[in-house]
Amino acid sequence: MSEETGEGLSREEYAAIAAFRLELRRFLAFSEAAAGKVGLPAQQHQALLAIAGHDGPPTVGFVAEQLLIAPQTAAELVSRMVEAGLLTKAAAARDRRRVALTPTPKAEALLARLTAAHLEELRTLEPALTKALGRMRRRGEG
Amino acid sequence: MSEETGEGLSREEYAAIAAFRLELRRFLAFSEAAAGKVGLPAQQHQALLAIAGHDGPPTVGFVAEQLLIAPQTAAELVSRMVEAGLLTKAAAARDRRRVALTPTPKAEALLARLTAAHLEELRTLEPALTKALGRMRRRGEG
DNA sequence: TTTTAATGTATCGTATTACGATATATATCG
DNA sequence: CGATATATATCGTAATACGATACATTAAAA
Repeated sequence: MSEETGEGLSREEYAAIAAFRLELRRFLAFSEAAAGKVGLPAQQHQALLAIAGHDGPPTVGFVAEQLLIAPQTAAELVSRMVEAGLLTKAAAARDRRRVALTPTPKAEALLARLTAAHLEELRTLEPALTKALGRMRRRGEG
Repeated sequence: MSEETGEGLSREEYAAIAAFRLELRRFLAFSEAAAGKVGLPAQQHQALLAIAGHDGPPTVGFVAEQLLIAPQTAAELVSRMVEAGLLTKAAAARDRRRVALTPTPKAEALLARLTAAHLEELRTLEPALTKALGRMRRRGEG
């Protein structure tokens, strides 16, 4: 019975949040492992997913926005992906500072496989995630 | 059945999954920024949360399990946290290989503040997360 | 008990990668 | 046109996760 410094959060509350974060980690760990199995670092998988979900070839800056990383970091990521034969770059006609990104057939095949696996795994994990989320929902003034 | 031909997924499906992952990233980015504001790396925040949610002082191995990291990594993380004045270590009486971890008052105060901020942010993000999750579940059941 | 194997934690070297600072090309504004 | 903003790229650095390994302790085998 530790009397806290006025904040008053119970062990159960921490446990509920910790459980939610663990579920998130499990999903992310699954995703990283699945990507690794087909030879992709997690960030490259996420970049492919963002690009494939975009309408038309997006830019390096778009990847940075979607992945919440700095522009230089996105440039480096894209560079690695081109080297790995996953993307092709083309200077955009309208604004030649921009670089339009297109996935290679190899990348599209990998992404399709990965996505199928993810949808299946999400069907498994979704109940636990939703449950953990809901458990936290009504916490407020302890 | 899992019959796949590598091209059966639509742009909209990728976009739905990408949107879900972006929501996850937003939450994780918020969490990392919030921790950073009180001087904590994200992993140290997660470790504190897991420890505070546990019934009684847990071990280094427990931290590894909850954070899905290797035992050496947890040992290093805990070592940094002790150095930062966030945890104290004590050899467990029953099994002296084990190290029992106890948060310092300073750590408890930081965690209470962080948790309050997280609960509030989660109340904001939870609808988008749930919505994105549900959208994918429908797509997963083709 | 003595020997051997398993477990929990710790240390070291290495690899990955994100970022700040900076550079370059292109675009836009006054 | 010149000044400035934007998009991408490069380089050096820092953080940290892991494999390999070591050590202490406990458990199992003999």
